[in-house]
Amino acid sequence: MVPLENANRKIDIAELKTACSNCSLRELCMPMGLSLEELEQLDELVYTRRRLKRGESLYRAGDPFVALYPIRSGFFKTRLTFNDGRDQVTGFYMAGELLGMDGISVDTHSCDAVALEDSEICMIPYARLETLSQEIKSLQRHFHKVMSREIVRENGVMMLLGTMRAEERLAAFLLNVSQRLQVRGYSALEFHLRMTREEIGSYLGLKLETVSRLFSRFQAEGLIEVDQRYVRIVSIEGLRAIYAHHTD
Amino acid sequence: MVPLENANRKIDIAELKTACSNCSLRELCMPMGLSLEELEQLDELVYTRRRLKRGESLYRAGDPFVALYPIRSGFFKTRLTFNDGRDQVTGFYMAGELLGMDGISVDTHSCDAVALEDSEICMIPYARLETLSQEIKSLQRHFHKVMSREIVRENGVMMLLGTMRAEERLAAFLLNVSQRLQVRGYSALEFHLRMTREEIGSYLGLKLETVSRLFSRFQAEGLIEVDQRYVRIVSIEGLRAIYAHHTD
DNA sequence: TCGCTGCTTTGATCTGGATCAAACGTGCCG
DNA sequence: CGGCACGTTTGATCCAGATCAAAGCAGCGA
Repeated sequence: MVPLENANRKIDIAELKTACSNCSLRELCMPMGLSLEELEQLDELVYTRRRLKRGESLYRAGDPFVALYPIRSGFFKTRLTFNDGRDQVTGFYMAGELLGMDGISVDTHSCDAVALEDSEICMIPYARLETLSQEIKSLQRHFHKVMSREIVRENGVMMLLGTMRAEERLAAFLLNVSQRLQVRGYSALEFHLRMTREEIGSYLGLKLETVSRLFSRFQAEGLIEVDQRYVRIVSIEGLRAIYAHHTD
Repeated sequence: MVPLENANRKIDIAELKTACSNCSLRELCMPMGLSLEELEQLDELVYTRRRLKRGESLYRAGDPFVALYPIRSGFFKTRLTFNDGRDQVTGFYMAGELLGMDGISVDTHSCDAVALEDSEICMIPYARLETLSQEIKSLQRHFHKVMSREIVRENGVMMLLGTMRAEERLAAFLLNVSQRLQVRGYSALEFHLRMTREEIGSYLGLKLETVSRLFSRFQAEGLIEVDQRYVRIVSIEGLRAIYAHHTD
């Protein structure tokens, strides 16, 4: 907004890189097929960046809702905590995915978002998103799709928690992580998990011991190789068979 | 749009009743504090109505997504079906609530919406909602809130399925139904359930026998009175205690 | 190097809810 | 009215996953 001086040129170039129009994750985050003009407008969307250390919270239940947070790099979990202290992991989120949509409904966040590794997020003030998506139709539609996708994802988790057996849940989880890493250009068959057995268990509605036993069993059955948080998928068809065939 | 002839006046009056601006559910469905002009615009939103008999599907998984459906009257469940035939009820919806948001993400519905009693829904073509919410900011915001609320609701169900005991689940369910009926002007303490034990069980991740046993037990403990689908809540504090105190 | 600390693995046992089974409404249709 | 189709209740038994318990292991700071 402030006119730039030549002396700042170097810094400007650095800042350009942090704009949506130049971001390598744009295709994950933002709608495709925008005009040049719209791309420029887009860069007004992201107000600022923020780095978080592992363990830090981006927001907590009860915090006022002001912004949405696309993940620039790193890994997060969202977590719902009950009065009595029991809690549940409600999602794992990686680069390009959007955090904070739970806050829109009552202008207050209803869960915590916690970094599981050092991470960086962009901050999109919600008011700005509202304004801009009134001007750029494809942005509005994209945002609706992102919210809807979250609804569909949660539907899938409900299915998982409500009707699937423990082994099916873990297979589904591994396949899901694998697929999302692949989309991001990482290996689909070999990766480091960012979360503990307990966090996986919480997400899947299982106890950490059960998760651990399942990892061991999958390894013994030749489906995967595990070493702590390192996982290599040996037989993705095997995992799919467990996941898909549910019955028997 | 077409200028009205006097001869049609009678019909117009009848139709007026079906417009949002005159609908008794508007406060549940639509944003508050609209201007007169905006209210008129709103009436362009609802394209048509549709009646469904008990058991009929409003849409099914795989159907192309074209519209959202606020429930005018009646009661619905949404249901996710797996390849192998296993299915899970993912939600129960009553008058004023919005069906169909799962379809936005990939322009195809991902679950079935089934009427559990004779019902009537409004049809909001999604394209029209998009256009109108670009003009009426409060409509846009309202729609975002409705989607966000759905995300938060599903978060709660994940918590329920992932960490709560059977009795806590049923207590949570009864309290939820009670509260939603109350908002709609019905008794909070006495109501007919529209769904079978099996459907309740599916939603709560329990078997129908377990649900039935819990109803019997709650009755024996003086928390409720049950007769088939009729329920009277005798001790709402008792239910809250079961729901809230989780521990011990 | 040692010794915490936090995470994971593995074994033994227990139990809440599932499963199997049978009887009991209730309501609709011929 | 009888009888069939659903849904519900209740009892008996079973088992997947929880719980309890105890080692094992990796990383880190002193």
